[in-house]
Amino acid sequence: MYIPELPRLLLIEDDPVLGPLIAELLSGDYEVRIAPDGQQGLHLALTQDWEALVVDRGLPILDGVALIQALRRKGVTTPAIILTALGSTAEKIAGLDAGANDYMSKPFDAGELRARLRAITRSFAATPTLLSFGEWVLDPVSRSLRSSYGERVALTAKESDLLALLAAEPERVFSRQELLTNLAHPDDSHSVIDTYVHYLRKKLSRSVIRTVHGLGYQIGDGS
Amino acid sequence: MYIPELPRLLLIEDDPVLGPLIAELLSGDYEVRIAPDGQQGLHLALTQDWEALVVDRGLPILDGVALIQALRRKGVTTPAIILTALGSTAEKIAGLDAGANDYMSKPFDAGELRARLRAITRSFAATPTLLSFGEWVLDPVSRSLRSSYGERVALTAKESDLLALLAAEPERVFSRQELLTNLAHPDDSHSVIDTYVHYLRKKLSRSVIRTVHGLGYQIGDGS
DNA sequence: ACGTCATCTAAGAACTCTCTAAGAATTCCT
DNA sequence: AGGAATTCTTAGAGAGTTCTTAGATGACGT
Repeated sequence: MYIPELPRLLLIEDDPVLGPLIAELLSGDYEVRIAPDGQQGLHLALTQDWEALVVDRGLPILDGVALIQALRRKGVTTPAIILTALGSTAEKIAGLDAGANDYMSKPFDAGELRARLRAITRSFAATPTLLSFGEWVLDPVSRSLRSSYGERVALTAKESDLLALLAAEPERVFSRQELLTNLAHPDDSHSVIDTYVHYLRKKLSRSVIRTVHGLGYQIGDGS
Repeated sequence: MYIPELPRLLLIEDDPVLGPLIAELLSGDYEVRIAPDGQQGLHLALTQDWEALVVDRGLPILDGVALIQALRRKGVTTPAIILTALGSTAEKIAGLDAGANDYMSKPFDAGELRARLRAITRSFAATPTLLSFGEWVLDPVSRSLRSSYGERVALTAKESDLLALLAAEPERVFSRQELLTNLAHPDDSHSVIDTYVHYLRKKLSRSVIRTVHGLGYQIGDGS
């Protein structure tokens, strides 16, 4: 059985009812640890690695806003959301400017909290869309292509675009017309595609792109 | 006369009353440009560099959520807030999962919008004082550049700024427009960048800055 | 095996983008 | 204000890319 490794989330919440309730709501997405006061929360946030923090505003010993301020001053950039019963705008602004990434008022919707958590954890790991096939990895944005042996090959814009199209759906056979339409002016001669396939095979290897006679081309996963 | 360089913000909003109103609210913090529909907004967001985007949900031609989705698919990570009259939780979740960093319902508080913009644009990345690449080390503050052989090269302000931009993210390809926007007035001719790249190559070495044909320039880490 | 059609390859024309140099405009400093 | 350094513009030369063409090579059906 496959056990997914859930990312770890630190919930700093003193309410003995609300704490476990929120933890339960998030248990599908995260492995949640509850800290019952600000001091313990700060210590855990400093000493361990967390995907995100959910911090109650009104905490005993150490206030939620002060906690986040302390974290940020120490250079800890873990994404954090402040939860609060106090919904005034001034409170929100203070929380955000203390270094929180988001601020939600109770009562809150579980789905929205989860979506906002996804949003703040996503932006810090801007994932470039990489396409891999065989031994190669293509970054269509920078048009850079690298093999698993560290070899780097420079591609032109058209070469990269064509390869990206094919690599987006391995095993699928693309007709020349389909590739042309997606690539450039759909009225160009069909043999333009042939030429670029030739260029790519020359730069990578003969077997990267497979010809399907009478139909078009495909990226062969070997099969 | 001292002219404060305000960061540039793109507001995509079709309402002829609300648009200028929001722009006015933010004019103390940002130099705001308004795009009246999704298509123009998408084009501006793709071709120029912005500190943040504020996008209305209901836009003519191209919907705000679809716009952000399109941007993210192309690898553009500019922080974005969606504004909407529709406040339902499902809408919020859809917007956040499309790639928006935050989501606010109208009517909204100007102070909160500004605080949320500060939150999503705040960069926690501790900027290292020294930037190194290849055999060179640049101190952007003092504009001094030294090679590992002890050689020292004097740079002008613009040369240093350009080099610092490129060196801050090695391997990343910067478009001329992006560099221009970060460097000076974004409306200058693109070939200014060419000229400074030329100066730098002359002072350092031909291979320090790599040209990516059709895209822009990059500092090559070699491999 | 043979003809036919599809695909591959090479070479070059046309085009676009980039480089470079020189000078004009601006800013900075004394 | 004057001179020097810096910044910006322009334009032709140069390099890289894209597309076309045509003959060579390979695949398929009878």
